[in-house]
Amino acid sequence: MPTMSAAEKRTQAKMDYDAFLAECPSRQLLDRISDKWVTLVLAALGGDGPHPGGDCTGEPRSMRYSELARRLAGVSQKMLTQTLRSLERDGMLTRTVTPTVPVTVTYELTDLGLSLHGVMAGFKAWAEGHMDEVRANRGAYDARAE
Amino acid sequence: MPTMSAAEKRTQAKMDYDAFLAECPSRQLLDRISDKWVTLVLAALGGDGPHPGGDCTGEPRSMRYSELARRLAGVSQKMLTQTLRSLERDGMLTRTVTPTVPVTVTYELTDLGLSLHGVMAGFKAWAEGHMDEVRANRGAYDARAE
DNA sequence: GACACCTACTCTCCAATGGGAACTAGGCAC
DNA sequence: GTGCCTAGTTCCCATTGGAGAGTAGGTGTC
Repeated sequence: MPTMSAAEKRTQAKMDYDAFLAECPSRQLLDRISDKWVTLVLAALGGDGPHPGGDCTGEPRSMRYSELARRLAGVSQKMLTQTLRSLERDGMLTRTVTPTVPVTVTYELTDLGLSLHGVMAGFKAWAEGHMDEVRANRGAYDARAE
Repeated sequence: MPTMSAAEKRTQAKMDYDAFLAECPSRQLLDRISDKWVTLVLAALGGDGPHPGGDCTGEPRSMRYSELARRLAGVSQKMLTQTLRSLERDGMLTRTVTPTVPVTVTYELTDLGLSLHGVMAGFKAWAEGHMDEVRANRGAYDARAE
């Protein structure tokens, strides 16, 4: 069969991949954390400041929709809502509506969300420890390519 | 000034955010790992199998372009090349061209890439330990909303 | 020499994703 | 009535990513 070449092998591989994506836990987690806003919401509710030494306590706490929008500066309302809904669905956070005068909605990490946030602290630490090195590598690479 | 309302406050916030994005190490790392293919390339070269108990040794090793394409089944050639280039630029991996008959290109993690891969092991472990819980939460949420 | 095939890309087109801004609901204030 | 508040939702458009074909440089076959 002369036509089962690279292209077809790739198509076959993709089908295997899709089937396996549906059941592999690390791939499912990947889909969750490979989203910039998910990570930032987790960080905000987990008490991480915008940067080390920022104006944060380091304590996880509940936040209102508008407070999150301010903290995750640059997020669109659409993506913030979408992200919060998906995290609520996964049981990472709780959404509480309080019928005050303008209605108030607060979000808070659950134990599950908190435990994921704990894992993310490792990344944060790595970033702070190695970002200078990465920046130097980028500079060197760009100078070489010029 | 009656016009400095929510919309303008958001615009202002976005500018602050952009300025701060440019220098904050954890946000720069976020941009790097918040990419599905980056994570998968790191995992593949780091020796993680497609899933726990898979056909992998667990030892980091170098791989050829075509081998990576097979392992990260479902990746497009465009994204694989793009991802490898960006990781090379950041000094996470090395690209080696060997002028064999059809030319051979191998990729291998550097110490830096290896250390990031080590941090990612924490995520993998978390995923494996909590994915059932997440799946149960999703089921419950969907049943409620129905 | 003409044609096929190899790897590791590169290019072109198209569908899906994410962002911006305007609009909505429900209620109080003036 | 008009305006403003929060927490969204809707619509439109620019950017991103995927599919698939094309390329470079070389070997093998007839």
